[in-house]
Amino acid sequence: MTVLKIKALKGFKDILPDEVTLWKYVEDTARDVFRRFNFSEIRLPILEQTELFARSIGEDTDIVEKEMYTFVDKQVTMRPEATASLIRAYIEHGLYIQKPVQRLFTIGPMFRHERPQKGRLRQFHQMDIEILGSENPLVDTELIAMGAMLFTELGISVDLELNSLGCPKCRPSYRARLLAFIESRLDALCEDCKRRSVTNPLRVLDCKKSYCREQVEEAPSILEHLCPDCDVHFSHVQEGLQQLGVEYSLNKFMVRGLDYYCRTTFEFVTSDLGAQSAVCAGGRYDGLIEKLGGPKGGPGIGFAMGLERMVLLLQLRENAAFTRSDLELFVIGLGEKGEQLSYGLVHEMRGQKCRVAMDHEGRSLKSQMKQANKAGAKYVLIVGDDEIEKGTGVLKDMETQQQQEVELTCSALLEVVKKH
RNA sequence: GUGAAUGUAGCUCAGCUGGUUAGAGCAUCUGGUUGUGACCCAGAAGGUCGGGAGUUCAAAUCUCCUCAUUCACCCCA
Repeated sequence: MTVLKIKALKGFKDILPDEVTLWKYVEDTARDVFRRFNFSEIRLPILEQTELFARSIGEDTDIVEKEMYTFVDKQVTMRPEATASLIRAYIEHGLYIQKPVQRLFTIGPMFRHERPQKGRLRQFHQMDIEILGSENPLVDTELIAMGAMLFTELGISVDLELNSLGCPKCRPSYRARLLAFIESRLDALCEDCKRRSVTNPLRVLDCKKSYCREQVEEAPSILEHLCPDCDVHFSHVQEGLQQLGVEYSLNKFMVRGLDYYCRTTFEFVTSDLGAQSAVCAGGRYDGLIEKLGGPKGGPGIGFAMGLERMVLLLQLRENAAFTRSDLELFVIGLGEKGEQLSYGLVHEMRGQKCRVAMDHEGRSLKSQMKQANKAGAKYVLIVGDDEIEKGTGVLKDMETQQQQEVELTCSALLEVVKKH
């Protein structure tokens, strides 16, 4: 009888043990960097009220319109991003009262029902970093510089692009100006851009078609139409980056897919990931906190990094610097007695923080030596009838090939094995 | 939602214009005289050629349908 094979869902992937070492490397490095910048980790639920995302991300965005995993009958949704949940928790627990400026990060899976492709899955993972409660441009700079530092420490080379989106004071008039420009060139633009000119004119700036880009090259730049406050803020951000020695380039075409962004926006981009260029993207979202029921005018800034994309970039480099934690000892018990004695010994040593393995399939000595070698064991202990008789086992150093007799007790073995 | 490409062993792939029991490398397992890994050698195991119809004396190979995967568009981390 053939049993129907059950496969993982489209866009959902298993991360196999070999790859997990890479993921852990990224996560551990990130946690270390974040801690140095005095960020605290927060863990959030994956399921939230649908309303939360509708209000924060925006009803008219693609994400909310057609990409969310929603349990319609229960009015709950699997989070498509983390910022909304994080702010919800910040408000719900009054974190802004305990400490006016909160620095938080979270790591975990997000869900969007999109067509999968390179660097894009339906369940994907992000690290989300936010500073809530400060509108000081130094905070923007510090956050961006931290991102840059993380990439440097991971050995991933990316470019930083920077822009400002203005605020509710200056954006509307810029938007009108841009719209007028687009309408004057409408005939030269692609179908998508014609549609975008109605739904979201800023997106036209982002089009990848070369003939659209040519047209857009002459479009008015938001950077030249910022209100005085935004203008000053943005210059401070740039000065800060220069002071900290963070290289960046201005990209006046950079826009955001989520409604809540304003002022500073940035992306760390790469050309090594096919169509997916953004490895990390974020920006300021003053006003979002208030919109979700938090303190009036509560400012915030944050960014999200795509873990899959970072792992992909790391794999591209192919330097096998990520060795897994090897075994310290592999115990080979020969014969019934040998196996029995080994079994207890192994357990005892594990209790003493020793990484030990043994085979339970009764295989030949040679076969077990092979196993030990493959597992990367530093030492192998052989326990057969002769050894039990004498009370000492043969301990072999797999690297030097030297063998010595060691008393068959946990403490005697630990003394040699843990010497390194 | 749209378009294109690809589905042969656990993995990476051969298999030309249809023709006997479908191959290789890696990985796995067992051996290569007493109880010793990596290298080497020998052998074993592993596949309803994604699935279903059709054409044919004959289909992994040709046609159609279907499913899946991948890449790209859209959008985004």
